[in-house]
Amino acid sequence: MSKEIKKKPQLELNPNVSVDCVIFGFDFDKLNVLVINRSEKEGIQWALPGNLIYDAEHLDEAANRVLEELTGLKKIYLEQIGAFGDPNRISKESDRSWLQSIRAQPEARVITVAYFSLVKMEDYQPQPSSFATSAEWIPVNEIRELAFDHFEILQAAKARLKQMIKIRPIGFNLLPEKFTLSQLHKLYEAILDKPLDKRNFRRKIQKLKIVYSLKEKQSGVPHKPSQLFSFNTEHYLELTQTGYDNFGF
Amino acid sequence: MSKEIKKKPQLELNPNVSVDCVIFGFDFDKLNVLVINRSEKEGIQWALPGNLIYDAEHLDEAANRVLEELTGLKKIYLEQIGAFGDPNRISKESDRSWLQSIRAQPEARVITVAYFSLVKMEDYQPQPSSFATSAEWIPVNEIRELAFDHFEILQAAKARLKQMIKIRPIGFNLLPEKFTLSQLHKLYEAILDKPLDKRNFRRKIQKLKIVYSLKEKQSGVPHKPSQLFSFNTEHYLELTQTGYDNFGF
DNA sequence: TTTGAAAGTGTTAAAATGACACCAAGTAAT
DNA sequence: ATTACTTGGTGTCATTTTAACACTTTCAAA
Repeated sequence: MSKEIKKKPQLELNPNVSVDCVIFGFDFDKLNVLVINRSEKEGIQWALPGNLIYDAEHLDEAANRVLEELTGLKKIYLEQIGAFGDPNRISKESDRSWLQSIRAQPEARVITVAYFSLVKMEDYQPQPSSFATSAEWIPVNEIRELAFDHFEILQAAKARLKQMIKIRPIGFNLLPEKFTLSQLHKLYEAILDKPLDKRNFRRKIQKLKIVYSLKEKQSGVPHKPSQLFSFNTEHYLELTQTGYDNFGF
Repeated sequence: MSKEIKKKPQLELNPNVSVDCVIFGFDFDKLNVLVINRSEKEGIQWALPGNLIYDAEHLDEAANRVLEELTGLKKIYLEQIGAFGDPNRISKESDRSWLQSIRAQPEARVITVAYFSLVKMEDYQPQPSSFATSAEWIPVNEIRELAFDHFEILQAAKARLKQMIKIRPIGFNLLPEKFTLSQLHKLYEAILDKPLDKRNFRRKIQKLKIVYSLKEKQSGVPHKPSQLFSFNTEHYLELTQTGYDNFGF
């Protein structure tokens, strides 16, 4: 806040292009999305965190910036979903006034480039940010409506994540360093939105060798403590380098 | 050409957003891409067909429009790849002057939304278009360089097509109404960029029931004439409705 | 000590995959 | 008419992958 402007040569906002982020988190039970609250008088209206980009900014940088501004998280898994640009997307009156409040020209045609990212929920406990009244984790499946075309973007993000996890083991970005196979199992079920047989799942994961078992076990649970595992980065890199592209879920 | 301007209320070009199309065609041997020629004095510089969008236009509409302006083809298979927007993408001097010639502000930061589309080459024989000196089909694998960031876009398009064809039988958009299994086979090999066993390929295709055999055969070929097939649209729709998402190539 | 709750483990039948080689049917050349 | 050439078309088998399925273990709490 107290910093000088002009870290970068051109700090011109581009009024036509924004980025929006679909930030997924996993609470060991279901997928959640980070949304910001515009707190209209008439009810609550949620939106995806996003903002206009600077003229001199790469799109990916802009997405990282927005994410960091909101959550303080850097260098996390972030992937482009695509561009969305219905010229009539700013349909509701509330959308218009909201845009005005964050210095965008409400009349301008804005296309938005959507990203999705996967974060460890433990790494971010929402706090009100600079321009959003509040940010909150909401279970994906409870969301029925969002501002602008954000609901459409969310659907696309879910579909993309589902597709992606069949191809690359990106789910680990949603889990802590140490996790149990049951947690991983639930995560896959949540993303793929279908039950997976426990034994078949475990067999498949083990055969892929993308996790390795730690010497440590869970403790303090009122049932048999489970083995802890970590993600095997090296083997993952091998796989992706050989063009491996199917995890068969 | 002789039509009145103003079919749509606002015909303002948006100087910040363009669409570029990667148009694939198949010559029964390899994949080709439609490129336009900027015919600089110093050598030839190819680019992907693209243009700025209108303010009042959906992105998908813009892509369709650009495609139709260039090829006259309507309602063909078209899918978004994503947004590309290195602020420094207009690096070469030749790029700058080219942009000037098509009424874009060369200094403006442009992000471009890339699409790929699949067309039957027989349906389009390139002719010089309004602003391009010429358009040409070029084998994908012979392309080493393109204007702006178009080469990067092409790579992304190839990767996306490869990924997509494993999930949906979109290859049929590249073939004529009637085709042989060998042609389909070659098409899959070209897209996946690896050899596929003939018998295994045929078995898989037949089991999917996405083609049906016509009563007709090839004629005029200096070898055993092959059975002709057509794409089974109905069965394809069934598959996609049931969420089927793996063709297992 | 009992109860509850999640962890962990193996087999089998069915389906999918990958590797592999020969004959058939046409045209063109002699 | 025969031959050569070219591409079309076909089946089997061994291996791997998948999907379905149930019971015992281990801990904390009552």
